[in-house]
Amino acid sequence: MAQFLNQLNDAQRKAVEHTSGPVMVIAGAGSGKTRVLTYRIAYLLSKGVDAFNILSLTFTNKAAREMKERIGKIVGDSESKNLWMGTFHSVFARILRIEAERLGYPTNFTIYDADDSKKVISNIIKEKNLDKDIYKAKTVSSRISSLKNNLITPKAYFQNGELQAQDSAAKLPMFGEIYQAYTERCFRAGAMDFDDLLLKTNELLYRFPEVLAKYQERFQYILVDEYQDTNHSQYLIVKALAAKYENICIVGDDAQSIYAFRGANIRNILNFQKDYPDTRLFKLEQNYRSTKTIVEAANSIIAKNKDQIEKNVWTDNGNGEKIVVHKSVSDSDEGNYVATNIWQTAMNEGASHDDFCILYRTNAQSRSFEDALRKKNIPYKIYGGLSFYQRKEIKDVLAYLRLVINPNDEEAFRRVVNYPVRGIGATTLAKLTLAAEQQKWSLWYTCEKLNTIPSGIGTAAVKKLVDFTTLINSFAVLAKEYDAFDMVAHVAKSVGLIKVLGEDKTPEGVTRYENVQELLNGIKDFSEQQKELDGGDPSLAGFMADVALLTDRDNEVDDGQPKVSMMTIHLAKGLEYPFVYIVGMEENLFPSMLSVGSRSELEEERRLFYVALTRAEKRAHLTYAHTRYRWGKLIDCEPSRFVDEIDEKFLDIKIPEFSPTSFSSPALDQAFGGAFGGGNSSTVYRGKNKDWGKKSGAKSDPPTTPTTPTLRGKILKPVQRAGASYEASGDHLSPEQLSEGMRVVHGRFGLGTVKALEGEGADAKAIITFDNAGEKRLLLKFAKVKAV
DNA sequence: CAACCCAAGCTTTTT
DNA sequence: GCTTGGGTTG
Repeated sequence: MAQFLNQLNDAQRKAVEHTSGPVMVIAGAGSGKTRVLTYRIAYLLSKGVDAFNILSLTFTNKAAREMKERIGKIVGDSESKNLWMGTFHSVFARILRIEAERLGYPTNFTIYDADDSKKVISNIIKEKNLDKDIYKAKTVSSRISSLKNNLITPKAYFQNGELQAQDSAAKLPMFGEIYQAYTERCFRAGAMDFDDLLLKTNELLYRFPEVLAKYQERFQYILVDEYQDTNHSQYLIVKALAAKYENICIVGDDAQSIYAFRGANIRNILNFQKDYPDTRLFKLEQNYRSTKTIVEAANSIIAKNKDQIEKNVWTDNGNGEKIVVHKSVSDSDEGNYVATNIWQTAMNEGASHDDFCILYRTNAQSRSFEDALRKKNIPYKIYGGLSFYQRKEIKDVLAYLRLVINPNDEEAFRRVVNYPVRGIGATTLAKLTLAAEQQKWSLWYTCEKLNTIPSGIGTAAVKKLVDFTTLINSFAVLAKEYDAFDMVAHVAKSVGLIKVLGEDKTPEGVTRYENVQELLNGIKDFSEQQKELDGGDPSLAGFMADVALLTDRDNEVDDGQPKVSMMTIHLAKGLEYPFVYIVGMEENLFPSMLSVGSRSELEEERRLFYVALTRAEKRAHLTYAHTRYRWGKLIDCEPSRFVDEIDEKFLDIKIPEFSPTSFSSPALDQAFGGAFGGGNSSTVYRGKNKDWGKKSGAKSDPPTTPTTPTLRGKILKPVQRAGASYEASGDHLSPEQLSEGMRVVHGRFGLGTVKALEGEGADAKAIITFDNAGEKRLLLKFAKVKAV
């Protein structure tokens, strides 16, 4: 342990070693925050704290997994695997499944994603005969979300005249009724939405003191990462759990709080010391990531914000290069500039494509960069956008599985009851919904009891419904024996999904088919991985337990080819790249049009810019375009105020080949003024731009070829699994063929060295230290290990 | 009840 | 510019 502590600077080391009582670590960008968290946990373990007593909450599952691996490398896998580590949502979903019955929920409760929630709300609005243009599902759903995040149940809502007055004033007097109906419907369906996972955890902890006591005792040491992005509901959970031992360590950076829009409360971190007067505060101020130029430029940006914890981020690194500011005539020109610059940098400086990242404010901006990079044959990877799990074809397959696990799941029922078509149409469904509503039953239970109540559904339709429930029931029986993969393969085939999807030969249809294959591959991986690992759960229930909380980032597969990364700034939190391009630096885009109206929202945008800039290690580019396609229309743009806010001494403003003089921006006018004669109102563009002529010439943009949808679909497809096939098995080594010290390769974990062998026959296991995945104990009956 | 066509709305970020 | 969902027609 001592050798690890020596790797830390003074502040880091103190933050690691001060293990008891409340601790707040304010960690500037690039200051080694993850290292502190990792070592702190390793240090706790080395001091004899039981891993089972440590709860560590992270912002993403991926962060949790990586941290666990690092800790495993220090203290050994067998210890680190007992840590409770994950996002708020995943950790408390686990606990809620254990305690579900107390709250009247089934252990296998479904987790509704945002899409499911909105559909339930839409249905309610329809059933209540409300005008869907006034009661917009999106508005209602975000209102419900914000109430839930503040622990305001429908009951509390109806006791609060002020809230009701707000909704009446917003012309939504029936909001409360919708909220109440939504809550009841979810409960009857045995479903929780994302916000429920936190709300119900609070309910559990506050209503059942013995449960609270149990988890207070279990989680004697609590660590929360990215504390600046916690919401009120999360704050209360942490507060309750930490109340007994107060061994709570929160890590965060108020300057990087970027999730207020979804309920995160920056006050949580600003007020931490008031909540815990004994707090020891440690500031990590030395930046190890970026050049002086970048660090100081970033400081100059964030200094414009009023509300913050005082700190001084500095670095020992060299000055580095100035931040390049580049103006383009159009969005496609911006794409070409960035692609060309990447190509040149890779060529001239020997940089890998992995070293580049393009950051934008909105996902919609990715297109011009995709096109430009593709033209230059530069491999790239887009993060975010429509997630794999949100795709219709994937949700359809998952809906069957959800129904098998929890037949009361209303949204799953609606999705697949007539897909593939089995003659259960809108009329039948409307009657069924009405009957269910009258009885206060779930749709499923209503189906099962149809002969006992008047429903108005004809005998032919009743039979079809009964056939459907029989089918699902037959799956449920099999699910008790079969693993997740066998189940999904059986279900997808026997309901005819594979057939229906295979029949669609359009490019989109083929992509859908491939996506479903991809899902099957993923589930196969899951089943095998769980079988290989000691104490794994390869069942369908095991898979479904956390599939709703998975994001694309969680099962990224690296095919080894270096790629340029493209993502929104929000997604880039915690990442770093030598070369960063922050694009679309324009008013109404960044800062967003919807944020310029209030000081607090504008400050959040500024923090977002701070986050973006501090991702860069060596060199940062800021680019903006003079015109851009938005909502299918060509619009004029102005440079972002954020560019002006950076002290000019940090900037290298490139004079472009052509300068639209209608631009106005003090710093830029100054820079360009001399070269182009200042306030000339001419709109003539100079230089020899081929693209410009094309663009302005109406719609002669290079036409998208018919192959584009397929290509795009493939590239967007987040789960990349080169050459994987769920039928392929390959020769794997038998236990006799393995020996200690042997170099082997595993399909998932990659290269590794056999550390030890144990057990015989069907129980034979190998302990293998993988180069990248750490140490794993694999059951050789299932594990596919090949010799190198 | 299904297939097809057209219109609206979207583009601020997501566990 | 694209997707989704609703409405209309067969």
